[in-house]
Amino acid sequence: MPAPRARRSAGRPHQRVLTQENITAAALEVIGSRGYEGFTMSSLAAKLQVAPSALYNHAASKQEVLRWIQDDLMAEVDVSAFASEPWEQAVRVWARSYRSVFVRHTPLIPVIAVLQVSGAPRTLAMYEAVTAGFLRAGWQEAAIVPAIVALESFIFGSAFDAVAPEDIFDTGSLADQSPLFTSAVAAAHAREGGKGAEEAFEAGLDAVVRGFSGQLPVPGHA
Amino acid sequence: MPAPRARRSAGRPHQRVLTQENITAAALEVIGSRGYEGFTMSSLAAKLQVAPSALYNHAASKQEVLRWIQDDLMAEVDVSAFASEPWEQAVRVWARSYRSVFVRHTPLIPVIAVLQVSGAPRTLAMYEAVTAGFLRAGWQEAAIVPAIVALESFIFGSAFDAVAPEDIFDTGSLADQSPLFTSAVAAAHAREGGKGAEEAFEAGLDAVVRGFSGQLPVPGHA
DNA sequence: ACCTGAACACCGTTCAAGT
DNA sequence: ACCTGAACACCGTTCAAGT
Repeated sequence: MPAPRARRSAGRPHQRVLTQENITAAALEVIGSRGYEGFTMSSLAAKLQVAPSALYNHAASKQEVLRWIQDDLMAEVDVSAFASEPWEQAVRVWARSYRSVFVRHTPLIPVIAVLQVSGAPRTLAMYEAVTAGFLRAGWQEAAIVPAIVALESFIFGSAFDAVAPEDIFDTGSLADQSPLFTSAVAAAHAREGGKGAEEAFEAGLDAVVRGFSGQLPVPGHA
Repeated sequence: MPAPRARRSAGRPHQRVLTQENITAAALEVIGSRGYEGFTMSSLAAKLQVAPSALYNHAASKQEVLRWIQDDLMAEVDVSAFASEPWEQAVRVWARSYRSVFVRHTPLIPVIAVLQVSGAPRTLAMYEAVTAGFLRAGWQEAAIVPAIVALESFIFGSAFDAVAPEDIFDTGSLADQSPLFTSAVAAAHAREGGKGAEEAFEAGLDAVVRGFSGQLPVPGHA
């Protein structure tokens, strides 16, 4: 005679496995070990020890899972400097952190571009902290959102650039058709020694930040 | 009694159909009418009136076809201003043109990031013209490539942003958790009236260009 | 309420067989 | 040399059937 089933018995609630948090965490594990090419609904289900079709009781689509990941990652972006540092310094800290998070997740960038902020609380929290920092620095309200969007565009573009092969600008057999560019590539390479993406990001960041700074009230003169 | 086959007869050479140019042109037609979601090796083959497997005698993969398209589009980018206008003006013309071409082709952006310039003659020609303009403006050689890469990053990021829905920043039910950002979004929207991406691009372009300009020799003082 | 297993409608790509 | 047709090894997603 079998014992009465223990499942759902002892008064403690049934342990839900396929929550948004668990799915997101499992997805990040799969991506971490197998990359985005290896991240399929099948591999995600396997990690959770469940049939692929079971996922669709909790997520509407793979796109939705990607949105969960995206919002999760936003919490890793460092916005702390906006509460304490001067604006120029704070934007640099934020931009470097933002880029470094998404360099490892470039396939998400097309997802971000479509991400509705109303369903992404951590993304929204980041924007709130950044906006607070801009206001504190004396930015006029209507100029803040365009500036944030412009900075984000630069950050996402730079994240893509960071995953490009180093030798992308080798002109090869076409060198004689592009003497100026070929020489410029050699000069840049001689100076930076293989960290081209980093150098380009810092140069661009410097330019945007100083460009924006130029139209701000001088601190202490408000 | 059948007539002798006319095929390959009359002394004129056999008309090749599946050339790189023809495939690229057909691909652009398919993308133009059905978008990138509708662009498959199957739909491309149908446009060329050929079996899908026939394509693999001329292109190694779908990725290669995408690279052909990418290089083809680069020829549309307007670099003419670098030959005549002052640097600031020329970069703006180039950047706007570059962005407007790839706004309609954002799925190519991840392809570009990996595109070897040695196999992309039109891309290389663009870089050559841009480099010439930078040199003419007095840029030091080693700073040119990082600056171009930074500008490109901003342009690609902005192209992504341009295809995002307008209401992406509606905070919805989370508005009370993000009062500063919600208010900033409203202020921006009141000023620009729905052309947010354009405004952000112009603001960012202005900042980078002025930021870079600040470290250039004054024209006429060389 | 939520899981399984089978099925569906696709993909890109390969390859033997033809001409 | 280059095309066809069939096949392969996948995808994401749906859905009837179970518990």
